[in-house]
Amino acid sequence: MRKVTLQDLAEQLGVARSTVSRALRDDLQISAPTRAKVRRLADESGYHPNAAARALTHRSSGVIGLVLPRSARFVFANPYFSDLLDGVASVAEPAGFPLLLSASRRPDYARWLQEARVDGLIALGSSLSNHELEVLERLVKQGSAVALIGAPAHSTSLRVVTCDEHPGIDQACEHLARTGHTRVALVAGPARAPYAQARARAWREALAHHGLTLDKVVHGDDTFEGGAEAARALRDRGDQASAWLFGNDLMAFGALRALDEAEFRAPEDVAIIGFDDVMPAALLGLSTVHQPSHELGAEAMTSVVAQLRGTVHTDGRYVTHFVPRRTSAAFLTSGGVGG
Amino acid sequence: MRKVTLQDLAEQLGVARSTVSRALRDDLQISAPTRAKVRRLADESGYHPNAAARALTHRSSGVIGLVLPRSARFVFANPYFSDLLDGVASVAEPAGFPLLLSASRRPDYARWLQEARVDGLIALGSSLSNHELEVLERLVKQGSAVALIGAPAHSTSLRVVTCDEHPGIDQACEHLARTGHTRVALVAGPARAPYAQARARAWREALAHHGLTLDKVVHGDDTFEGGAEAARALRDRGDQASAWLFGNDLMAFGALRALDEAEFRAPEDVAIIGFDDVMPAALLGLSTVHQPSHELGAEAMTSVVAQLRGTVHTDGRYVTHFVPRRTSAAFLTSGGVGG
DNA sequence: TTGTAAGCGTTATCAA
DNA sequence: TTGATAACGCTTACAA
Repeated sequence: MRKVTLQDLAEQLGVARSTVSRALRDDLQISAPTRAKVRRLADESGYHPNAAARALTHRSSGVIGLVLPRSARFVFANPYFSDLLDGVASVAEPAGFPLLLSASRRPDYARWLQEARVDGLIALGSSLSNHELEVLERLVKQGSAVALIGAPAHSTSLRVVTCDEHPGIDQACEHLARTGHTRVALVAGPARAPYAQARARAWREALAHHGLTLDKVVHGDDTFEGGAEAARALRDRGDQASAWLFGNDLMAFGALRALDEAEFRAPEDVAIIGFDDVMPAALLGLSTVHQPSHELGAEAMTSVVAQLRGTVHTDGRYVTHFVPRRTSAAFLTSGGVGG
Repeated sequence: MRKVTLQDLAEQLGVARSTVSRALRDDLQISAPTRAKVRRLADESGYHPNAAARALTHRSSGVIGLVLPRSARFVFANPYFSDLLDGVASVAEPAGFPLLLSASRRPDYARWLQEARVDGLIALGSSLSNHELEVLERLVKQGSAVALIGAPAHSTSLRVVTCDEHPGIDQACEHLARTGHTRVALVAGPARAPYAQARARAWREALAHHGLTLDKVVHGDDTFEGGAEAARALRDRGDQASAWLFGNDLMAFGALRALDEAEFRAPEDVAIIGFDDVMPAALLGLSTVHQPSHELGAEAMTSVVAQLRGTVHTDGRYVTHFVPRRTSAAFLTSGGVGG
C-alpha cells in the first residue's frame, strides 16, 4: 500500500495536480465546491504532503539543527545541556520548527546546512575552530541562519549569545572575602579550552580584586568523575586553600562525593563553589554562579527564527549572579536540601 | 551565490549528471581518471548533495523521530528524559541517524512518518491513545519503523521496550519490612494515567505481600513542585505512615525540599523512596527503584534501526532493582552525598 | 565506460 | 477558475 500522493488525488478527482495543491492550501482562486471536494478526499484517503518534495521546491526544510560538540553520554550527563535544550525547544516548538539533534565528538557543523537538511543551526561557540566559523559565516551570507551559544575562540560576525560571567564571579569572590577566606584553589575546565581559560582569567582577576590568593589551579575535564579526582588531588596535597572553585557544577558534584567518601565536609572543612546552577545544585545546597542557561538557549533559537523570518530581534543581554548556599557558608540557614 | 548542484558539476566537466552522481559514489563502472576529476571539482566547489532531493528519490530521509509527550519545560526538568535521550542518541549517532526531536503537550505522533519526514519513530507508550496506536501500526505495515518506550494502555503489535517494575518494587518493600516499617503512603503519578495506575497496583501487591499497610494514596503530577505539595499534604494530616513512596524521583526531590523547609528529616522522621534512579538521586542519597533508562532508550533505537535495516535483533529484557540509600535507612552508612 | 531519460512529489508560472 | 508544464536536485534503468 503505497503512500497517497497529490497525483493520486488529482487522478481520482479528474483534476490537475496544481488544482489539488492549491485547494489544499485554501487558495481563493479555487471554487468553494472544488476545494471542499479535494479537502474531503484528502482527509478520507489520509493524504499528507511529502516533506522532502516540499523542501525541494521551497528550498527550505523548516528544520533547525542543534549540534552539541561531545558524545551523547557527556552531553546528557550534564544538566546544563538539558537546560539549554529546554530553552531552545521551548522556542522552537511554538514557532513550528522541529529540531534536528546531534551529539558527537567531532561534529561537522556545516554539513547539515550545506545539504540543506536544516535552515538554521545552533551550536556551542566554544567548540568551533576558526575555519568552521568561516564556513558558517559564508553559509549565513547565502541565507542560512546561525546562532552560537557562548563565545568562540576567534571573533566572528555570527550571532553569538553570551552571558557575562564577571558579575557572578565577582559576587562569589566578595562573598568568600567577607566570610573570612583568604586562599582558594580553582578546578578549571580543560586546560586547552579557550572558554575555560577565559573563565579562569575572570576568577583570577576577581580574586585579586578582593584580596584573595589563588593557591593552586588544576584542570578537570568538566565531568563528575573529573571533579572527584581533582578534589582527591587537592585534598591529598594537604591544601592550604579553604575554598575550592569549580569550572562547572558537575565537577563540584563529583568533588562533594569524593569529599563525602573521605569524611571531609563542605563547608566545615572546605567551601565549595560551582558554576552553572543546574537543578541538582539547589537540591544539594551547592553554592554556585548562576548562568541563565534556559534563557541562552531560548535566545539562540529566537535569533535563528528572526534571521529566517527576516524580522528584527534586539539581542538580549545576560549576566551571571552568585547564589550562596550551604556549601560555602556554614552559618547560612539553608539546610541540606536548601534553596 | 547559489548552492552548487550535481548539474553544475556535470556542465563544468562536460559530462552527464549521472556520471557525476556515480563517480561521487565511487561506482566502479566509472573510470578512475573520471572519478578523480569529478571528486576534485566536487571538493573544490564545495559540493554537497541536497538532502531533500536524495530523500525524494530514495524514499527515505535517514532520520529518526523522537517525540516526547509533554512540554519542553516538563520533559527537560526531569533527568529521566535526559537518560532516555542519552540512550537513544548513543545508538543513533554511530548508526548515522540524526534525531528529529519534538516535545509538545499534544503531539501528532504519526505526522512525521506520514510526511516521510522520518523513517522511524520512538515515542513513549504511556502517552498513546488506542487510535494513535492503530495509525502507527498501519504505518509500520507500510514500512515505517516504530518503537515505544513503556507499555501503552492498549495492547499493540508495535515493538514495546519495557522494564519489569516488580523486582525493584518488591525489593523496596522487603527492605521496608525488614527495617521495621508497617504503614506507608504512596504518592503516585497522575490518577488517570494508566502507567501510574499500573505502578500503583504493583506497589499495592508488593506491600501486601510483605505485610505492609498502604495507609494513604495521593496523586502527584510527576513534577518537583507536585511532589513538594504532596509531601506537605501528607505531613499536615499527621500521617501515620513511616515511609512515603513516590511515583518518580522528581516528586521525591520535591518532597525532600518540602520536608527540609518544615524541619522534617528523612529518614529520621520519615523514610522516602523514589522511582527512576536519576543522577541526582545518588547525589542526594535518595533511596529509589532503579530503572535502566539509558538502556531502554538505546534498546528502542536499536530496534528501530534493526527494523529499518531488516536485520534481526533479539529484544533485550530489562528489570528494575531497589537501591537503598540514606533516605530510607538511618543506620546505613552512606552519607549525604552517598552512593 | 558514459549518456539519455524517466521519475521521486510538490510548487509555481504561464496560458487557457 | 482550472490545466499544462517546467522546475527543484538527485538516482537509476536502459541505451549506446
